[in-house]
Amino acid sequence: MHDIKAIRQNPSTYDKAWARRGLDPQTKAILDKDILVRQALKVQQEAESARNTASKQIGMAMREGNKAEAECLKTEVAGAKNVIAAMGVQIEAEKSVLNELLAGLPNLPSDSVPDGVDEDENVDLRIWGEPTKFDFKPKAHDDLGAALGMMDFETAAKMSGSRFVVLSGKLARVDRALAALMLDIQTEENGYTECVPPVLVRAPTLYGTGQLPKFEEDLFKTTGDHYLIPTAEVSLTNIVRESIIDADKLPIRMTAHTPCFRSEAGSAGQDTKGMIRQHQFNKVELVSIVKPEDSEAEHIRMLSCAEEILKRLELPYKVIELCTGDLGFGARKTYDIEVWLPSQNCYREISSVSNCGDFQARRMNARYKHAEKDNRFVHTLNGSGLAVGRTLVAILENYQNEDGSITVPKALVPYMSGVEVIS
RNA sequence: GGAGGGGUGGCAGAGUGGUUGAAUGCACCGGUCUUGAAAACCGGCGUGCACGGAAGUGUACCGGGGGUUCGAAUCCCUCCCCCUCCGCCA
Repeated sequence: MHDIKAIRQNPSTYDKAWARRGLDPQTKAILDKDILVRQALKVQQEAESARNTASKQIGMAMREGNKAEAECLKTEVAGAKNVIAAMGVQIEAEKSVLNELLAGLPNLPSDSVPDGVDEDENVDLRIWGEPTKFDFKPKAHDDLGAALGMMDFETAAKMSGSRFVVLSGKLARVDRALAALMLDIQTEENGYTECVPPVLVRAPTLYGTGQLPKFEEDLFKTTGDHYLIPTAEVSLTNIVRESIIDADKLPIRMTAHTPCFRSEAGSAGQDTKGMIRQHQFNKVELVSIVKPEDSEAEHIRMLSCAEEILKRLELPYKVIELCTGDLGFGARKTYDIEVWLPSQNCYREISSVSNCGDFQARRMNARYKHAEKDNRFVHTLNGSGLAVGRTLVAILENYQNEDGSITVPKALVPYMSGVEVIS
């Protein structure tokens, strides 16, 4: 939720920032509603004050046995109550419109984010390694996996439809090994605390991180009141919801390996082949809760934590900074890491690391004790460290041999019980 | 799934219709005393919102929402959560 007081004070800052994301001016509509709400609120509060005063007088009159005066006061109260109720209806209606406006508006991009309308204007920051060279024509991961007999989309489709896969044998093991490797690095070297959070959450939780109310169609919902998480960012970030954290507890760094579920509404026709875009995939997620002044440095740090995995696996990658037009709803600044995929002859997203500033913290009401009587909103950051499924894809493609076997990256061998080649 | 008991300020814990935003204790902050500290004593000590330059004033909040009433922490409905016992179960 955006800070309505800040918008009142500085509407042009907001409109300018939103304009960078391609939005029309919003603050006029917001402030018009805000004025109406406050005017009605004032009238209501005055009526409440009158009611409270009269009620107390009724109590006194009754005690003194002055029935006539009590009755007279009761009509006064009844009048006030009419005003209160009328204003209440009006306030509720206007507030819900106002909240809908505020809740539906994305975070403001950080000043440092490059302008741009879409992903074509994202900025390359650096390239690590070199695109893998082959002296044969490299195959796509799904062809490799199918040939190995360890990646079966048809069987998955029989039970679940499209965008699912059954991994088996050594490839299933790679999925587990990757998760273990990632978790070990993030917990033992980078200071993240391993968590096993719920993957089913309620609506207010998703509201907190910004998936709701605007992006419900991207989520799977149960027949009850739960949604499946699209990323562990949701569960991990909401760990601090509705709390006031002692300053000396910050930063809080958490990681979790969970399945993620995405309906992929609107992505029909994209990446229909292979494991790149599935309804279900595993991911090791990183979340940091920090003081506002620390979030920029934490963002850089988190990015390097994610990069570290690719370095260990010796997978070539590229780091890009998203332009304003490609920024996610809750992010004020985002770095993406893209891994080299030989079969597509390009880099594809494998991690996204975002600083959300206080955007999610406001929605979750997550604060920290800044000083006596001064609680401030924390900053939240999240990043993939990494998407396990896509890392498996990258390994298959970059480590393939001409005979269709896969060399296991050195760093992964210990996690594979010593297996060095998958064939 | 069945039966019962609870959710009150940072914590503990009173409070079952009327000046209660809420006793008391602990914690915390300021002060007195002390060489210093402790103890003792005195004072202070919730949050959101609105109005105001500020001091402050008003209002709402005792798990969430709704209702009864002139008036609700207190009565009613509903939802959520926690606990105990029974049943079932990875």
